[in-house]
Amino acid sequence: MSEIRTSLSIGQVAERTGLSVHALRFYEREGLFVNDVRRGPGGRRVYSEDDVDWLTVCIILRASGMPLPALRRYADLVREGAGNEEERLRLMREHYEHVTAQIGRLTQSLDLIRFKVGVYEDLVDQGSVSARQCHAPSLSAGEERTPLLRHEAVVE
Amino acid sequence: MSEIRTSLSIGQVAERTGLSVHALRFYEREGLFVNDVRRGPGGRRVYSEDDVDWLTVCIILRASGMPLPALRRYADLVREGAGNEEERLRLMREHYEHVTAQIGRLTQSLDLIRFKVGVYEDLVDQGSVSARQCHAPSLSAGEERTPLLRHEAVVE
DNA sequence: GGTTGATCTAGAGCCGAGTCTAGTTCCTAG
DNA sequence: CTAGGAACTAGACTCGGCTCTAGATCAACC
Repeated sequence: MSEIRTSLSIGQVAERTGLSVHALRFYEREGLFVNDVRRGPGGRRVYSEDDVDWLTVCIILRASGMPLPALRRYADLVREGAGNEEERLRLMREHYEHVTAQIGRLTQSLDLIRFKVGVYEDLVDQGSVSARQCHAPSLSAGEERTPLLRHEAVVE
Repeated sequence: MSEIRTSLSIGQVAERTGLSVHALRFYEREGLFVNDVRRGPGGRRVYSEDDVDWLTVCIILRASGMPLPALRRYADLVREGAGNEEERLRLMREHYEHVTAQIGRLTQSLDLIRFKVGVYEDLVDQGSVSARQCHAPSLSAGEERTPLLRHEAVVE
């Protein structure tokens, strides 16, 4: 029934997850683990595959901007066991909203960025042609900046 | 030819942009303005609409994760005037890549988050039915956590 | 002339999320 | 027995990006 579970050192877990050993200890201090990290002889941390699985979830939640306190809250709920699924659901939904909102903001920003890339592509293309005809570009220094700034603010 | 340009106090700019007056002074110290902020009588900052336009761009770039040093670099290039469009283009393209990568990561994370929301929705639905039949849910405490963790790691 | 309230400067403080250090202990190999 | 490398703890440090404070100045109104 109880399989031989692979047990991993902190170094191995670090390698596998991409977290630093420092970060792993830090996460532990912060109470982000669902199961207390076991200790081997000499007081060394022994991690299970489950720990790595959980860390994988943590990493994804962190990567999507969940702050440590929320992550700790979530770990607390899971540690507590069945019966608090409503709250876990709330927490996850809230995070879901955050992430979609963030994607929305980034996507909006991308409009401006794309626009700017376009502007500079055009300018560079023009420049590479007119540069071999005349050292001064076709627009004066005064003209150069203002129209750019004028358009810059127009995001939509 | 030269229109009467509206000039704004730091407070007005703060209100308009959503940045704090502190942040505005901080941005100035950091060299993020393209045009030196003018000073009125008594040494008070006087902003133009152009400044606000530029700040709007800054805010969008910041919101999309551009770090202050990059933003400063960009401001430097624009301040320098025409002739460095290739570098501006590089900078913007680089940022474009960062933002799309970030959107990608977030979208991926969303898979897990959506999955979890689904799991907890199901559990809550089940629970609200069986809860009025039996205080203990249909799965034992031991069973409860492990399958969740097992699935948790499966992102794809 | 006195009181608000906005602004000024220089610099200190804060928060989140780790990272790094010092000094020690432990395991393994030669 | 010794050297090397990995791990241990507690706590200091870093970094980015502001935010806040103190103490002074200034403009406007009663």
